[in-house]
Amino acid sequence: MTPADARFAPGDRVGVLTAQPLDRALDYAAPEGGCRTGDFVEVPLGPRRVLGVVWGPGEGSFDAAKLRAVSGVVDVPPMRDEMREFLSRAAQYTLTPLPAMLRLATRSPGLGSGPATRRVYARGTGEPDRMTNARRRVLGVLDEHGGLGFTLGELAQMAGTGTGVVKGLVGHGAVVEREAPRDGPYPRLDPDLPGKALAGDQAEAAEALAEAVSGGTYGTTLLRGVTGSGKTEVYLEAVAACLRAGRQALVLLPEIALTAEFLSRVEARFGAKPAEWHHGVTQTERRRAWKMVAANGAQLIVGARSALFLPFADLGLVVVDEEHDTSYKQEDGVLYSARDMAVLRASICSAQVVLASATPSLESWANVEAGKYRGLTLTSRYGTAALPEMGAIDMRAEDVPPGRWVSPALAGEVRARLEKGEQSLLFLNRRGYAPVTICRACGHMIGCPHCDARMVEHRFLKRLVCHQCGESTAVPETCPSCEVAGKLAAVGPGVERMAEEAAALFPEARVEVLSSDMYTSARALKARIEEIAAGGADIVVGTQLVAKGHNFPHLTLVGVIDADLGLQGSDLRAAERTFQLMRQVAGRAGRAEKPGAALMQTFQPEHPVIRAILTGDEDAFWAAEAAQRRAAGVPPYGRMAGIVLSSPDPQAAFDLGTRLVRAGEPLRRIGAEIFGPAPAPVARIRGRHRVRLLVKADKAAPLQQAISDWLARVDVKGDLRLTVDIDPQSFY
DNA sequence: AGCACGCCGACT
DNA sequence: GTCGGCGTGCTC
Repeated sequence: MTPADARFAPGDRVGVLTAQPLDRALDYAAPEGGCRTGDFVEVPLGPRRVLGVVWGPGEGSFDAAKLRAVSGVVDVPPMRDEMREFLSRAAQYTLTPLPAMLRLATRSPGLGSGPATRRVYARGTGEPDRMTNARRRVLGVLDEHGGLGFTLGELAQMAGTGTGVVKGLVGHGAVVEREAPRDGPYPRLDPDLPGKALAGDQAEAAEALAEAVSGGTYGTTLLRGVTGSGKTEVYLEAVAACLRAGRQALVLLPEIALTAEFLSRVEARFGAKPAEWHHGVTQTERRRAWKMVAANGAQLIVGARSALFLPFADLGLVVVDEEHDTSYKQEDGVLYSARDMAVLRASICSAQVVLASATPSLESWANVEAGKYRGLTLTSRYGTAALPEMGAIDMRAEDVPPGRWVSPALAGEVRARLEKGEQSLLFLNRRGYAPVTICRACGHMIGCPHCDARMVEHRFLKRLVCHQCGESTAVPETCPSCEVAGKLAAVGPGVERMAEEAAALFPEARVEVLSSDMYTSARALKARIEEIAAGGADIVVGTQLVAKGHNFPHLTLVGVIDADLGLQGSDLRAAERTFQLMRQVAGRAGRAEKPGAALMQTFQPEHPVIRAILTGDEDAFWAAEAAQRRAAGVPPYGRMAGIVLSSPDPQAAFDLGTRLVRAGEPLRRIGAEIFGPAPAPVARIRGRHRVRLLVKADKAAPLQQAISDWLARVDVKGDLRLTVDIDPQSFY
């Protein structure tokens, strides 16, 4: 890294990194007044002006006569050394060009531009000549919480009146106009308010985390605890310790729908709401969050994975909640795992990481075993609530008519809950009505025209939808292949069809479907979940959406329609995923005073994964899974990378794969193996054919270096596209 | 990403 | 002859 604070005099050659899709920094002449490393600057690039960051001294080879000057330094706090180091190392790790990485750190709306102040209205000393109801409400709002003032719109809305009333009061001096900084600090959080009483292992874990955070050094802790064990309360104590130390904390959640509940818990614990950062937040609020994080005006951020790239002034703690969640690894312009990046970020700025989960990933479990992470386990559930009783329903012994999926055994249990006025959940991880539409005349299955995927019928939307690319068509009357009418049939179950079956089985029950595509906004979904949790349905039919941490206090039965679903295919992580998902879903039952039960319908009750879920012997499951992976030399005991080649022309993609294999010498030199080329897991998306290579190497091998040497030998041009995925999550 | 440069088909 | 298709390559 370039030394901190390097100053450049006007005209000096500096290297400026932009977020443009180049692969390196470009040289510029320092502007009038000079600049220093880390400054946000505007630079001319071709005909445009773009945002960049002074990365260090210029590299030097570019003709000095052609050098252009930095247009100006942007008025925001300079990027800190630790952020530059984080971006560099993250780029190296994920084999991403640095400019693409920088883009993640400059995603604030209107960075540097726009007015720095706004007009606010606060209580003045004067009194209006005549008091009206509307005026009284305006002054009431200001007297109650108007110390800093509100914008005109805010104030009028809060008082339930028009803006004219406010303007009128300004005329009388009862309200005054002021210019206030546009982006004010967030309300202070008070770590010393009394928290929820913690008992036994909760108190011990909270103590251990608080102590680690107060130490001010790097460390990672895996916090394991079943649903309802008080994980959130425990890590909020780590947040409290961080706030007491005067440092900032970041809590990552895998799902925006979970933030609302979390915000209220923070408010209950610390007396105010934290700052939010995710794509559901307005531009204005995001700009404020970005600036306040940099200016230390935000103590706690709750957000999505992209919050890792916020310009924290002094980050002391990162919590990754539901750390096993696969949505933490996703394409976001850059392919990175938020869990791994959180650990990297924290190690650079001497912060603590807490990975929280009821069902940790095998990676994290193995890191605890290897002594790299500390492990803390919460064993007891809050209050009297016990873990649900787990059971399997052997579908080979059940008499289920064709086109039906609820076994008599499960139906009996649901009926018993209905009679007691308790809720049941039927869990099926399949959106829509039916996964396959087949023609009974010719056997044709309706597929997506652009992807290698079946069109899924959504009766609710009255359409066939491709879950890969979103393509949708009206449900046809006649078969697109043989043109025979009225022979198309829905095959297999989706949640909508399950709801239909439940309604037929229990005509007196209120049946509700919870699936992401039934709601247009996270807010609407959240509202519906709350109604249901309050008792607004007798039977809930849901996809994995319901597995993610929502509270259903009246729920006492979870019926898993197809526990075998995730075990099909030969994905390395199939067993791990099924185990996690089943455990998470089972955790929905019996959270309040009533004991719960979880029943899984399966055709293979003797399968090791199903048995491990039933017995609840997690450590035995992880140990067995670990032994298998170690023997195979796969993650987390070996390293892997996926290379996906795509093109509209399948042959071109395949040929590039062959060329790459032939040029694989740099990989073989480090003892790595190359598998493929083979059709990628989804062989065609949006009209592009995809071919994949898999690279497998020893844990200690310098994989990234070898891959970049390797890829440098082959040129990829035209319609071909190549993406690298370090530590891929799924591979067949 | 933009934008310019450059080499092959149907127009005045 | 020229307008314009978008493949290729550059931006300090």
